[in-house]
Amino acid sequence: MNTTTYDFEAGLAEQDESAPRRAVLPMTLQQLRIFHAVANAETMTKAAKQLGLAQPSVSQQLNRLEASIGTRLFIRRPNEMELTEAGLYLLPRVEQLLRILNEAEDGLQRFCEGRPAVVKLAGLDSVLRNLLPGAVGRLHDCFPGVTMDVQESAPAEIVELLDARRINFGLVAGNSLAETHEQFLQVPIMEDPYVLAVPKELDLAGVADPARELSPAAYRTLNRSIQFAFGSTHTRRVSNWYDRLLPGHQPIVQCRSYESALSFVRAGAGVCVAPALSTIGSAGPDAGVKRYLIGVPPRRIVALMLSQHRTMEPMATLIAALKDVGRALDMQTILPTPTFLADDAMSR
DNA sequence: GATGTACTAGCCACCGGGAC
DNA sequence: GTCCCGGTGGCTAGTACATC
Repeated sequence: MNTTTYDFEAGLAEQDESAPRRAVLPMTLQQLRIFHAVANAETMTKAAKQLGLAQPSVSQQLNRLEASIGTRLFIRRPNEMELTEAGLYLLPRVEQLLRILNEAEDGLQRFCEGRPAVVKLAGLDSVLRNLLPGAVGRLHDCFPGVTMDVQESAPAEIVELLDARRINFGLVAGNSLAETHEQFLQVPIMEDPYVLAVPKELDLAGVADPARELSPAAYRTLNRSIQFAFGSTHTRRVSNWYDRLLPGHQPIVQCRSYESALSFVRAGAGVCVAPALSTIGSAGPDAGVKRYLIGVPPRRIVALMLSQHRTMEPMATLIAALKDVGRALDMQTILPTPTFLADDAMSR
């Protein structure tokens, strides 16, 4: 059995030096996809993860591509793959090629009657949990043959999946995305208001001066904050809110998920600021907490996608259905802003 | 149509180098 | 020392093609 390793120098040597330089091996579409992924991911390991391949396969294919071209496309450095001049020349042309190919693949789907299409999407857990179930029924009414491939992912991972064309769109918080992701279209789905989640025993209705009107125990609970360690603009925004509105507060827990933060609130350990969608459990609004509307600007939920998918079915129907579900979502259990926070909410 | 051969894609195990 | 990275060797599975 032969092996598949390719000797780059030997590959170059196969070329007749006296003849005009030409490729000795065919350049394949898969190799160009791998080149594109490595150029964007900056390491072979990240690119391999995005492509769903093993890193050695990526290494081999890249070597073959370079051998077929007759020059290096990357300068290999520890934890960094830097494009050479040839790589810089090739990258925009490969991007154009892959864009045309993706458009052709998408366009051809309409001719595949009788064959079930698959809508692939990734999104934040709270968004998928609350919006998707209601939208899927409508999608299936319009397109009975369509199935869905859904995965829960963090925003950075969703962008990587979109970059690698492994999902059709992602459901994320638009205001958490970096400006570098502007190559994707953001279709607004809904606005998710921030709420102050407090233990159900803590009644803030009509409270104008918590220090005077709440019992000492309730006041202590209000001033114990459960915060998030996302390191994002959200973290800073919420931290500023605590400092401004509850200057005597003390952070007692740093959490990595809204679910764990709410479990602390439910147990009476303190309060937390979170998007309303994240406070709705699988069985509906959490019975163990009260939710008060606050003045933090809402989380903007968007469908992140390639522009050519915007009007393409069945994505267009699914996005319209998601918007309808977002509009109809029951936010009635969110209580009005407490009096002592009202001035801040109005000034936003 | 069945079989054998050559080739390709991709995996696992492992190695060496660099960063922390 | 540990972890992460890119690279290599050996292997399996799948496919294309030629031959019988």
